[in-house]
Amino acid sequence: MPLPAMPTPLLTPAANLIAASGGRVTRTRTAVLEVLQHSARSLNHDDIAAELAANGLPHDRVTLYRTLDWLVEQGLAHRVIGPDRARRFKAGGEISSPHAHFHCERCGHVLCLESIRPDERFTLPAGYEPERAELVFHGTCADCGRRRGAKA
Amino acid sequence: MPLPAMPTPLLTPAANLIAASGGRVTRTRTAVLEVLQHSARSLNHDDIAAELAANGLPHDRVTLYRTLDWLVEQGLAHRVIGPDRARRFKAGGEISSPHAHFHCERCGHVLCLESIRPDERFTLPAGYEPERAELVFHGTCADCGRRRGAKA
DNA sequence: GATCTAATGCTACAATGTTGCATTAGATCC
DNA sequence: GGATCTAATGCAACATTGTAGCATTAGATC
Ligand SMILES: [Mn+2]
Ligand SMILES: [Mn+2]
Ligand SMILES: [Zn+2]
Ligand SMILES: [Zn+2]
Repeated sequence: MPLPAMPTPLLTPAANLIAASGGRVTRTRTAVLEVLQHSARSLNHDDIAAELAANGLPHDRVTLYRTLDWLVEQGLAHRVIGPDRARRFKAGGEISSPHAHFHCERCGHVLCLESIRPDERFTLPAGYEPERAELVFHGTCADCGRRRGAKA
Repeated sequence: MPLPAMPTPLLTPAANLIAASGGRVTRTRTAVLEVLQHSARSLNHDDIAAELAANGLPHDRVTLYRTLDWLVEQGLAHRVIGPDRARRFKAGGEISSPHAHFHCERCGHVLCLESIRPDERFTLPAGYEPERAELVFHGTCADCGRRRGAKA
């Protein structure tokens, strides 16, 4: 029997965001944004490359850099520079919702603290015009603290 | 007539700090610490190398890295990672007086805001144990704002 | 001044990110 | 569906920032 005609295939949320921003909806962009969207913590370049390869979509290093930069430009992802001087990425723009980050010195993970907004809580010296503020806590995360027992 | 015997030569403040920390008082360490002490803003590796060369004391890149690391270890300098992923250094320890920094996006300078202390002003989610907090403002510094006229 | 070794200089290497250009594939038009 | 146009990708070479190993130099002590 003949297959019924498929309706116009629904785009994933990631693909829709990419299409809405005016760029081409490519496998790479969709896959990278989905990796970011499915992660609770921020991911560095290697994390993302490994995840793509695991999904059968290995990519050139440079393409990944350019794709991530593009996602940040479009406001579909944001970036934090970790203490290891490497960039970490997470889905979602930052300008719309600036927030602090927590770097765990045991497991190395960087988490977004959406509830903590660093802006407009400090008075700077006269003449200094801040446009944004970066706030990063360093210490032990909840997971690592629990794993160590009651006393961290 | 015979020259009067010179008293034991006075060490510079920088040399005294270095001697007090137990390490050898070398030309390199003294010169680097003095460069840092004489600067109001934090300096990156190239800034320091250029300053040393201008003073007739050119140095190997690696030695500079090691010297700066050593000064930080001894608590005689502190370090901030700039948005260009390069470290910037300033005289004085940070643990004793944690403070925020201001990065000017026009001139690229990074200044210490000794009066703004990022710690103990935020409540983190349960289980998260911060040991230190980094707070960096990004915007236009007073100098660059003035240079642009009343309206930045 | 002679001695001991921390500090330095040199070379090679690692990690992260960038540039230029040829090739591929996403979009558009038919 | 296929032809066309060019944004996106892949590839190679390079740039920047920082590290590791080891021979040489110079700060401290005698
Ligand atoms: Mn975040
Ligand atoms: Mn500072
Ligand atoms: Zn952790
Ligand atoms: Zn400025």
